[in-house]
Amino acid sequence: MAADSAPSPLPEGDGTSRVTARRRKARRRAAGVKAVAAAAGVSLGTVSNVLNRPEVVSPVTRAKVEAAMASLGFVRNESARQLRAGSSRILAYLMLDAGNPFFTDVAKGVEDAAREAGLSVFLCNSNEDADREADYLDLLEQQRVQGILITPIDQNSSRLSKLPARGTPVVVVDRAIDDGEHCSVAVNDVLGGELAIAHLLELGHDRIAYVGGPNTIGQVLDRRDGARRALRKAGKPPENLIEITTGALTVAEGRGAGQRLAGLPAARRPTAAFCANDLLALGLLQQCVSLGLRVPEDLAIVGYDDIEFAAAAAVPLTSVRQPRQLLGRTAAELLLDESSNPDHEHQRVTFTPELVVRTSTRGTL
Amino acid sequence: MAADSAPSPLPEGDGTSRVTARRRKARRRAAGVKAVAAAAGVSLGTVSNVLNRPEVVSPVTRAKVEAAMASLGFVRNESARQLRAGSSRILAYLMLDAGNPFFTDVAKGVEDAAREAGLSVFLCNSNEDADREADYLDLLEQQRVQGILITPIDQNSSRLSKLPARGTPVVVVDRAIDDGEHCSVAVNDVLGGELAIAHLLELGHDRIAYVGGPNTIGQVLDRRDGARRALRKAGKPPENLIEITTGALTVAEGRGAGQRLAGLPAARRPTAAFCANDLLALGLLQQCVSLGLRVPEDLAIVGYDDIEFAAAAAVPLTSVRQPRQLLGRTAAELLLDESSNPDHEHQRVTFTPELVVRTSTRGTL
DNA sequence: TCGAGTTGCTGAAAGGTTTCAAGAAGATTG
DNA sequence: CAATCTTCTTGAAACCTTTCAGCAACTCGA
Repeated sequence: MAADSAPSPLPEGDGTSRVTARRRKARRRAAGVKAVAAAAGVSLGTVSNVLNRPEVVSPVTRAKVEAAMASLGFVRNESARQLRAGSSRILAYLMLDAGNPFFTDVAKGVEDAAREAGLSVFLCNSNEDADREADYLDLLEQQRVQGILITPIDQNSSRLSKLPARGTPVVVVDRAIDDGEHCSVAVNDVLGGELAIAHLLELGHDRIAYVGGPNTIGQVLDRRDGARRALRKAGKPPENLIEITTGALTVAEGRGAGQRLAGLPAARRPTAAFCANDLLALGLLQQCVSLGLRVPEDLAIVGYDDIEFAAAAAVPLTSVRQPRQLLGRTAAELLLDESSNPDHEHQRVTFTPELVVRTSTRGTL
Repeated sequence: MAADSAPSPLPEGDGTSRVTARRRKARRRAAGVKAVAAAAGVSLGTVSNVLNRPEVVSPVTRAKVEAAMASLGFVRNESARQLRAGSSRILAYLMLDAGNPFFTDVAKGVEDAAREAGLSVFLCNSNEDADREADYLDLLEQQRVQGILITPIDQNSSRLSKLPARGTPVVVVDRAIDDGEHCSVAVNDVLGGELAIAHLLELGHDRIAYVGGPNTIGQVLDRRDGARRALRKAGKPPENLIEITTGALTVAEGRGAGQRLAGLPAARRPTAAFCANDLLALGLLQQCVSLGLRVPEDLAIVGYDDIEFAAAAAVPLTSVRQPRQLLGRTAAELLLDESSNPDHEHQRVTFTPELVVRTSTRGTL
């Protein structure tokens, strides 16, 4: 297996090369509407009309202006447009972790809906880091984007609730929230956790672990609560749930959890693990398999999200499926409504998750 | 297994719910520097100084201004700032496919480098769609971002070469380009293809398939060329390579290719497949396994990128590894240099890929 | 006490676009 | 032919910030 050391960018023995070309930049000041107007022999207002209301300009004038634009390489200055017109054509989705396919699928739904409405989407990645989240929120507010979609790290952040009052609509994605300030679109995570554990209980498991963290993330807590509730319903004390808290919802953390689990003596080791998301589950699975545990015989695993890779895993993963794209699309539609409909009322939409059973719990019957 | 039908957002029998709250928005016009100046009893210039050069303002005045800002909920208008100051604090990375972990890893490198320089990154997703790519390029140019990092669909697009001349620096990521207009950061894809095929030849394979497409994507072509070159070096005619062209570099297309491959009579079926990326490889793998082919006994598979999921696959995937984060970081650094260093010279940086051998070709020896 | 240097603040101008009331030219009607 | 409509075009004002030359007040040394 290859070494993990990073290739160097310098022209070294490993074949990496760096080729330099000499060529100076010649950045001249861009031509504006004024220059276009002069070149086309019309007024500023007419150029603006060509840009914004072409139908009111006579075809011949329009052609002259368009020719002038092309020959000068005119590029509209969006800052100036936005400053004057007061409106932005941009939506932002601030993701919790761009490396998690769950969120990129949500983003796809957002983009589809935005595109249909003629808007563009900027994606931002907080990477589960509260500072970065805060920085991006400030930036987006300063940019006066049309609205912000966010899967927050901490949905109680005061920053979040201040935004709508100051004029930037915010829709919370993948979290239910009920402060009257935002719309939210979520999946019932408590129910999801319940489904997962009920399934494991039905298969006869008794020593069950819950792998997830950090506990600042709402999804992690809700899914755990669902797990506990399932135990309670089955007449078992919820304290029976063996909790393994991770530092993030990543494959690497999942591998770490696998290390810990596999290290336990077989008699105390759980016979099943429910992970707060598929990344953790995949990492856990990979580590356990490589340490010689059989899945599901020695350890059954349930993931969460049902990302595309779950089905392609070493042992196809049982997982709790969420309507990812629909989540994003619905959120974007709510945001659009909020920013265009004066009678908008905040909504809290909750979808229902669904258990997808595969080999990692059922075996290959 | 669960049905694929999308849950409905309406309050129906499936438990999905939609809760409405009545509450009207009260969007007042935001307070500007002028209002802050009036409230603090100072001039506009002083407020601006507090914002941009706090050290030149006396502590007592600064405190007054900051208090006024806080009480009025002042949010700087970035459009106006940028219009006047002429500079943006934003970098954009226009990705080929945000759903591909390879690109989100590259994005991580970009963000790290940008953050160190005090800039923010907006991610855009062309999703292998030329129209979307064009739209985003227009938008970003109009926004006057500091610079654009892009993994293009077609690196010969005239749009791409026009941007730098008009003042927006562009760095091409994951493609080598030599038109004197951009920096580029790439990995030697021809070599990568060669490594993959050389490995398969060494294992004794003779009927080898190349799975990739569409052929407008440079990476797809280079890797294929590398594959052919390896065959030539081994004294075999490059036409021996069985080409399966896909419509995109996705898991779904990989499954489609698997369907086609598995349908062939065993005597004509390739004994090994080299896929243009790991998503294709994972899809291919999943489909072949579910159709009863054994990997690597019936079909050996080599992927490309070595994304995190490759190692966790049904059969751990042999893959060609690229320095993903370093790619992004280097690109961002080149972009920063271009936009700040008047003596900048365009560079073409090429990294060297590395074969990572796992079970999907080697078996479990 | 005077002059020079420092420190802190001011106010007008500028940046590129959109908007809008109003004007010009041409077409239509009675 | 005059009056009324239409259709296009105009030019100034406004959007909010940053910049910068200049001014006022103070400090310090001789």
